[in-house]
Amino acid sequence: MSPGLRVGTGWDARPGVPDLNRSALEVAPLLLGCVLRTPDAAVRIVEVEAYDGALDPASHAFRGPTRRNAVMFGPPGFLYVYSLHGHSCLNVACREPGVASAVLLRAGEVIEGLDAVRARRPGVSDAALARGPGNLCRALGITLADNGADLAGPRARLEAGSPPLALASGPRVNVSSAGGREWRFWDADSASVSAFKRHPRAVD
DNA sequence: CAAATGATGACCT
DNA sequence: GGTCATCATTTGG
Repeated sequence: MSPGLRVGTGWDARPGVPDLNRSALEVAPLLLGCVLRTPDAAVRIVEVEAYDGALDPASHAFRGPTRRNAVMFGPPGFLYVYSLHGHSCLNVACREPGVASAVLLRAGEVIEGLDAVRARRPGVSDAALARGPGNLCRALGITLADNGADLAGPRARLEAGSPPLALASGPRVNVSSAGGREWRFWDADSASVSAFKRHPRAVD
């Protein structure tokens, strides 16, 4: 493969931002500390989970392409947004077209647009504004309409940030077919990591 | 068309 | 620790 020839990736890595044209397991820890920006807010990503497509029974792509998971089978650098129990959850699609692999963004710290986020999450403490995958989407105003959005586009942008000083990992949350995989990664120092098996305890 | 299924979150004891 | 409201999507009849 000649170095200059990278076809159909849809994603060009910039300094401090991971190259998404590889497996979710590699990308996931590198996304911690990166910034996800929407038109009126931005969060520093502090908790993620890797989902490894066809090889991972817990992945929505395990049973092949459907209308819902189509974005995961496309090029890297696009948002896969899906609906669960009445909430929206957000993934970053990884790997080359045809191979599904994605990183679920589970929590972030709001670093910009605090007023806009507070308006969407009334009565919630600042540390908890974007804690949990559903809450993260709500905080940023991301809905199913953003499924397929370009991570280098106007609706959402992935930018460099400050990596965690301490990185922790453990089993994924609410995944029955975990198979011993410890594919959840979080910033051990962040107060915005979701409650389940948080280390050792986050403070509001 | 009907039913089952969650990568959830809020609230309760 | 536990219950349950909620809804897009998938799957089966």
